[in-house]
Amino acid sequence: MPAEHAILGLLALDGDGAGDGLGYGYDLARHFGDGQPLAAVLRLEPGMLYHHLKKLDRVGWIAADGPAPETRPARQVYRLTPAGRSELARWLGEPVARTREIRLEFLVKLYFARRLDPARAARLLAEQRDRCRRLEGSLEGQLGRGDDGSSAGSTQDRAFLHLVLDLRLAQTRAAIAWLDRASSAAEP
Amino acid sequence: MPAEHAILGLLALDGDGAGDGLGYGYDLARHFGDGQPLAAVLRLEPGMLYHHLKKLDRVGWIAADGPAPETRPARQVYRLTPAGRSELARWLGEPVARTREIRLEFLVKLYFARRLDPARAARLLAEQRDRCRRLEGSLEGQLGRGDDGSSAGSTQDRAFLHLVLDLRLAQTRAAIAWLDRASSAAEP
DNA sequence: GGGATCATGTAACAGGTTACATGATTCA
DNA sequence: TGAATCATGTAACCTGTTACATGATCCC
Repeated sequence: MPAEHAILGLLALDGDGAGDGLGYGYDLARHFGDGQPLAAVLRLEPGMLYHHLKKLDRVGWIAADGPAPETRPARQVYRLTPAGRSELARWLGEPVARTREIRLEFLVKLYFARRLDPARAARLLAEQRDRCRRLEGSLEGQLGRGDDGSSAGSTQDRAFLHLVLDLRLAQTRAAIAWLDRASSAAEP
Repeated sequence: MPAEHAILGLLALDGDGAGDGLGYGYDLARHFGDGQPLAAVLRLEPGMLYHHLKKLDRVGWIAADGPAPETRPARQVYRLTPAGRSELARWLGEPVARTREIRLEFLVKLYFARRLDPARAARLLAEQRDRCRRLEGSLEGQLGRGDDGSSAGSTQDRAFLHLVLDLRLAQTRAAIAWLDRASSAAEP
């Protein structure tokens, strides 16, 4: 899920100002509110954030160091584990499968890829563009054949299916054009 | 939710071949599988379908007539109530608020509007287009101002927010062009 | 008799939303 | 002293997915 990977990303970036993969709930929550850039794409209420932290701890991608002493109110500091770091890298290297996931999950990937490693961001954009291109070709094929997934159907049915495919194609093409703009904005 | 309104729509259309607002689970389920046009947009497993029927019954938009006699295996026939019919009309007259809802909820509305009342479908398309136009204007304004929702942020932050707004604008414009094509395909 | 189809569900789980609960510390 | 902020959660509820349970009837 994008929310959990965003938490891994924030820890990798700079949990609390030291670049050491450390961070705690309240501090991470700040990135998901107000005028923060991530919040333009992904909202995360405190309740869900703490829920995700527990789950990430359970699967071993982050680890709790026990309640931090010397801090009042007591805060629970987490650190990114090697497993968490490699999971983040895997996720950042993988484009999203569906066009509708670009609006949320891909933008989150792009946000972290640009900050952690600009070369990786360029690769991610190129791979996402490839995938969208293939989807575009498949949709064009279906539209050309008047393909409804199986057989005929009424005229009205075929007109509706044409509208559905036409919309998907238009959204996919808009995404491809955007990916191109994003690539060329990053390079020069 | 789109799934529940789709059930109301199927009952209004022709629950089981009589145009009388009657229908039962197994029969409705057929519309959400295989090569059915609705299934290209909305999938509904039997479990969820029966769940929705119970809920629609609870809120009074459909009513169960008691297990139908004379049918074996026994089927539970539901009929659309006046409240359900007016809820369906309300929903069909209302465009969706966000661009991402066009892919699913708007397509479902369009499917039923075209079948129940082509004039209503034309009105729906026009109103959705209006709404998208306004969104487009607002996004253009934000992009022009370099608006990030509050104050400045780093250069990298502003570049990212620019990408986010650019993507939304592109998707909204693709939707507007599609709505135009859908309108002119319906008229002549 | 037995497999396909008709017909209605339940159970278990995964994930999200909203609102509230709890209590310490800081600072005007 | 009391409001804002720091800090961590719980509870209740809704949505959705997958898989399975149950049993009748039709037709070969």
